[in-house]
Amino acid sequence: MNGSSRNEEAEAPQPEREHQKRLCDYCGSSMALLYCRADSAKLCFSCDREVHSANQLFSKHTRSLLCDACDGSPASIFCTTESSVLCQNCDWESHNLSSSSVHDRRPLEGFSGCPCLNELLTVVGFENMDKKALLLGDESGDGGGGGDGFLGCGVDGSFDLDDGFSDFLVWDTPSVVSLDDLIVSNPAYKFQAMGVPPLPKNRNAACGRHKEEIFRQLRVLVKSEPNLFSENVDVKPLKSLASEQNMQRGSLFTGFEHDIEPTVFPAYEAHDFQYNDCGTAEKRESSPKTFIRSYLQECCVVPDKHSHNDGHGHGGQMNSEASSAFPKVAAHELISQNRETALSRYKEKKKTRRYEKHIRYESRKVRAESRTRIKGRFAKMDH
DNA sequence: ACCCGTCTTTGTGGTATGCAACATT
DNA sequence: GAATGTTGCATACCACAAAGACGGG
Repeated sequence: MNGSSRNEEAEAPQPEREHQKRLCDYCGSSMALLYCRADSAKLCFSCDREVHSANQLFSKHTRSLLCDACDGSPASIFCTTESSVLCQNCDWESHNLSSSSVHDRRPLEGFSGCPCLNELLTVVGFENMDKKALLLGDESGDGGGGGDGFLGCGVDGSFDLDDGFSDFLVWDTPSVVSLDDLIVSNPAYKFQAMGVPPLPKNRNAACGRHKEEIFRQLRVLVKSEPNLFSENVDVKPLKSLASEQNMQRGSLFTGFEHDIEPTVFPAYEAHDFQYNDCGTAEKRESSPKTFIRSYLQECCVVPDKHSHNDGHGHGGQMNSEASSAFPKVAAHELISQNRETALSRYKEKKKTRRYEKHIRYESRKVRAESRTRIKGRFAKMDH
């Protein structure tokens, strides 16, 4: 499958079929937009909130946007060229061809806790939107059928930006514009920054092909929970910190809870560091990915450490905001604590990780072992 | 709501095969 | 440097019982 054919499929007018394919595993009626790895479940925003606010343990689950291509896996890559969010597999399938490998892509981060609306908007890439915009959209777009929201969806699937809200669909140039800014070349790891071009000024948000549905569900969420705007319950400290520093811009990986799953880099890059199915734990410990991760973590929480003002003006503004909001000493203490907890959580998870094959049905295993074979293949039984 | 029959989907393991990386000539 | 050989890994293939979905009584 190549990228173009997948696009053609996705652009085909099959909203009903797609809706069926993406049904929320919890309520079974709404379109699922998020994926929870821990629950292996597709969820709509409302159910996600309901499920993961149940207790503190559930709230630690990491959720990601649902892949636009397969509708069944957590998205880790946002392709700005296709305006799609993709899981690692679909990203690999879509972009490993030379013609499509030049697509502008960037990693997506997941989120955990019970984020307030602003943070949810950040997750989907609309951090500049506020309550007024959301409610205004509600007023202008209600009445069901077709419109269904302030962000009208054009016939080609794109948004109608003539409603005065187009500003919300335009990204500010982020403080850290690409992985190039984050990845340091290190001969010891034979790893070099990949050629990710600077992100364009005018980008669509990172919510892929279901922008309208995302906004519709967020609006419903706001209606049902008016205090969602100010609520900030049990959000991961690092995430919160980064958000307050207004430095993520939806493009930076911050989710420690992703453990070491290779989901934060473009597929072709991840392929180079793909983990084996078993063994070589020490090798993993010092793998380039681990190194990059720790570096990213550091960059995410100490933006002024490595970022520089490249003349586009975005770096300086962020730094001044950050420094005014957080005294450096206190911030470093927080950073240190967060790193320690994240590290211990990572190590603990690595201990319990199972690399061996997992047999779900022992009876089938017994059966398969006793089956007659021809060159390894199952042979027909003589009856 | 429950049971039953029918149909579809899933999962199981050993081997062959293809591919990439690396070593040797 | 080019050609050839070696090694390791991922994956397709096969049949069929079990699991799951579904509709009718």
